[in-house]
Amino acid sequence: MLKEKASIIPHECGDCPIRHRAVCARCESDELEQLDQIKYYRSYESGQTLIWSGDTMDFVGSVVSGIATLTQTMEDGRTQMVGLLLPSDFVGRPGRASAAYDVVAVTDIVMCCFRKKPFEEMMARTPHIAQRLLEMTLDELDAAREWMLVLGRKTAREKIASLIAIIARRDATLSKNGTRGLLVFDLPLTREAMADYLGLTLETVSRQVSALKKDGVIELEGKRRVTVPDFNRLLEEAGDDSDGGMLI
Amino acid sequence: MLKEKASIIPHECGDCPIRHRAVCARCESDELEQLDQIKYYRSYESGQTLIWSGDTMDFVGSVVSGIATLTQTMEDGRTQMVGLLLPSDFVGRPGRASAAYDVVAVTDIVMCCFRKKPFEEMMARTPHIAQRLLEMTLDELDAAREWMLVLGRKTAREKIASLIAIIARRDATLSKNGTRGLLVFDLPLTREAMADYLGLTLETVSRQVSALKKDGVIELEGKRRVTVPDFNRLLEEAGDDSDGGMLI
DNA sequence: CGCAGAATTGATACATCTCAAGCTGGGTGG
DNA sequence: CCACCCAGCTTGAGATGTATCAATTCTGCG
Repeated sequence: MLKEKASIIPHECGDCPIRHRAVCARCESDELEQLDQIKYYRSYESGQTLIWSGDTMDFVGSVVSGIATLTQTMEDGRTQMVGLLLPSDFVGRPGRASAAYDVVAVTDIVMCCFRKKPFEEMMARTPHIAQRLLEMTLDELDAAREWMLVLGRKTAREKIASLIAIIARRDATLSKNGTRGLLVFDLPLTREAMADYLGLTLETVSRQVSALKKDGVIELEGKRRVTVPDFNRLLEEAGDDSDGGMLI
Repeated sequence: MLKEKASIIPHECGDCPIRHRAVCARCESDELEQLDQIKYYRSYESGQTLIWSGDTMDFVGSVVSGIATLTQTMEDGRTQMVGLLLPSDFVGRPGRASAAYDVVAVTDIVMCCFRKKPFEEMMARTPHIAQRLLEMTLDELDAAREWMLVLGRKTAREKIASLIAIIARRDATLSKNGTRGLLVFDLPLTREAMADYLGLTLETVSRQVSALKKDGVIELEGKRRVTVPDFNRLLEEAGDDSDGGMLI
């Protein structure tokens, strides 16, 4: 279970990989310096739970690298993923004392953390941070609403296609693999995590992935590496307006 | 279909019913005066679509009275409600040109509108507004995530119980009917709207409402008026931690 | 009164879940 | 180096919850 400890990678904010996408995106260099003084890095291993729902949160922060999930669990064990945290995404809610969700590392992760109190104080006097956080929160709200349509109204096949399309799109924007028409990427999630994302069982996920493969919508190399030969076809399968499918 | 035109009710902000819950909640009196100058009221009738998805939005605003829904629709007609707008809720996204969802009046509605451009300008120089909007957006994001658990993992019966619990709670906080232990309120939604909220068909909604009634979890007076004799029982049926059920 | 929209109820079909049995591939220890 | 092991995944067969299609029955209102 234990893996080699992920190395802690301290940065200057200046050459931080998420510098222009995270909460600090709009900060001027003097503001960045202030942030620099209250920040610290922390790394977690794949599988580790960073935060338990109900825990008191004494920090907030940004995902620098790696992937984590936000999940909610019912008493009887049913779980639903409610957020997928990629590099630059923000964790924690300013003004709230305790965590509302479990945060679990899906891969090894590096976080850029701020102690909550100083961060909140700085936010109060730094509109650039609050503005960016508002923008990010609005984006997340949009994503959550998109997701609600997926959960509430789509079939299992459409759900899988939707998820693959979302991941493909994010991958394209992150890695700038603009070789349109042939997308290749790794699924960062296990079948079980995909099931928790989509409100399905892992068996159904497996079956529908196989079906999409059989029908030529996707190609698989091993269990995780996916090729999408025709992105519009994938969007059709997802039940999405295929016009909205601009890659960038 | 046409009803008597709802009367337009202009207010001084001072005695506005949503004064301390809407985006303007934190504004000082001078800020309020500025808002006063760019605001205008608009009313809509029950059933009317205030905004079509894709429309260019030249205003944003707050619901003053009445109820509206935010819905997404797929090409084949499947629709999912993604937001329920009650008095004080904010409509529109600063910084975005076109609407992402349909907004439909469920009852007659009065909106307090601001032309988008002046509002954005004012927001940029009025932290009180941006702060409040961030807070409201974070609350909506939490609500959306709660809702995702409902959509993804709950049974039809649990979904109905969850929806009734949510409405009961909101009703309790709005009308301060603090007579704990006996909640009475009107369902503001048709069975079809409930179905769109919960990702069900209206037939299933009807069946489950009947079942909850038969089992004594709720009592009905006509189709709409609901009595909840035991709120904790309702929360159990919703699959919720019955501890979290504090009414306020 | 009688109509139209809303809601209920019934019978059946079907998608997804559930339970159960294998498969696969990468890592480990003998 | 091989055999084994185990988590992750696939596949199958049957159970079940919800959708679908189709009548009725309410209810408010002109």
